[in-house]
Amino acid sequence: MRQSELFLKTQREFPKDEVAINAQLLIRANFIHKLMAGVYSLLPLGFLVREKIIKIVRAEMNKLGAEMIMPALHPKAVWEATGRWETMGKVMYQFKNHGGQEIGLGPTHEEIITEIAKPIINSYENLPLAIYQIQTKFRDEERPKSGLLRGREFTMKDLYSFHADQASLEEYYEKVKAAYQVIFKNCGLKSYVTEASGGDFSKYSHEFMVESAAGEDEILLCRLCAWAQNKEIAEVKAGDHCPKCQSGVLDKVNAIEVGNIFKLGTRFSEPVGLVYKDKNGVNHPVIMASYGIGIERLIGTIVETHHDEKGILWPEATAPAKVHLLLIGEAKAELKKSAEKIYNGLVKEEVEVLYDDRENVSAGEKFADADLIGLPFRVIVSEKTLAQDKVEIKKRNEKEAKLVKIGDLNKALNNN
RNA sequence: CGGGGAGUAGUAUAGUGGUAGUACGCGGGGUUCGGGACUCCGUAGCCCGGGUUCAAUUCCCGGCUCCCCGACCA
Repeated sequence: MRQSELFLKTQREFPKDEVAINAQLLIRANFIHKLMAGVYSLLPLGFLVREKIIKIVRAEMNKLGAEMIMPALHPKAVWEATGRWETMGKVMYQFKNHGGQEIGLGPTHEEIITEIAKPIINSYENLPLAIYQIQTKFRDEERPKSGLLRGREFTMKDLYSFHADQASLEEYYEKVKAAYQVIFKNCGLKSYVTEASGGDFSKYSHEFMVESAAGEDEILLCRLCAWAQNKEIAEVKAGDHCPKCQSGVLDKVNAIEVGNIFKLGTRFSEPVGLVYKDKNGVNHPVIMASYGIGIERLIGTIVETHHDEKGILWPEATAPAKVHLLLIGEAKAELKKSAEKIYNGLVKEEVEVLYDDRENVSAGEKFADADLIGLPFRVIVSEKTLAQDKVEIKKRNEKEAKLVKIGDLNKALNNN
């Protein structure tokens, strides 16, 4: 990637109105563009981060079910069956098309997937089954806020599972719980499985919480054994001993909910008529669960938890590229030529690299932008380094830079 | 949805009842070239509608938008 061709222009000033760190940094660094409250474009760098996160999510999800994609436009009738056309009316965008047909924009997909599953799931022999999608959701949030943390239009990974009995559900649910922990860890986040409101079907659902001052939720947390409970349902308070390990003392902390898993039971299968036949040919409603991860919220959470006063510090797995290659002194033709050669070498080695090839940009500005954008490695090519046939390499999260031979660059990048 | 704050150039800001100034950016010239360098020239703006007034970006009313707190968030 050449910076001069990336549709990229960083801003020197923080946006006036934004208070949330993730909004300030992502807008300044030009990862995102706000069109209206809670509605953002992902510019090339932001788009790449999204791709990285989706890749991490898919890697785990594909072990648990097949991927599909459902529409965002939903007819009223499907939602009326479960009563949610009415009850979700506040958060669901609802309108009439030119023919007068009532249509909603999907805030979630339980109704739709249940409808789809009807002709597919007929017998206990078909179960269990699971399917997921990564798709755009629309929610008419009354108060979108905190940059990417609460939007009106966002990408969600939603997984739905179908079971003949409770034991099967429990087993699968635990698998997903484990997979979610892997996903968040792979995104560079420390998440806590948190007990939360469970609805009619089970005592608890589980939220995956990342500690952050920017979080809207408050949780009671045991740092000793990682037990956590949402304050909304908490039967304990800060300072109490942990009900699980008994020895830890509970903290009350703010947290961002990056994922949620929920046992639905027959809440949707029953009204929609999704049933299976048991061995005796008797119909039973399918037992279901749903599991969600907000992709853009995850981007915002990473920025909230990985930044310093100069900019973002992307965890390598989620960074838009691994290396920021800076050419200092591009006016000199031989320097430019060497930098191009190093850039092409990295590309050839399939190292993800953002090459700051901009002309007439001062060294200081390139440094400032590199810190702001926050790729894991910064590599500098300049007269100074080339005099020794070397480049300078520095990690974003370290102070010290070191010089390495050009031929050893790739090795140095991998040894870190 | 209740409460608070704010809308002046691409961004950040100053200011005025007589149509607006600065910095960065952007275009051009020159000097620079390892932490947002210097310099000269240029470019670009008062959220929308109504009212008061000879005259409104400024005062009044209404609207829209954005941010924050709260409520809401299977």
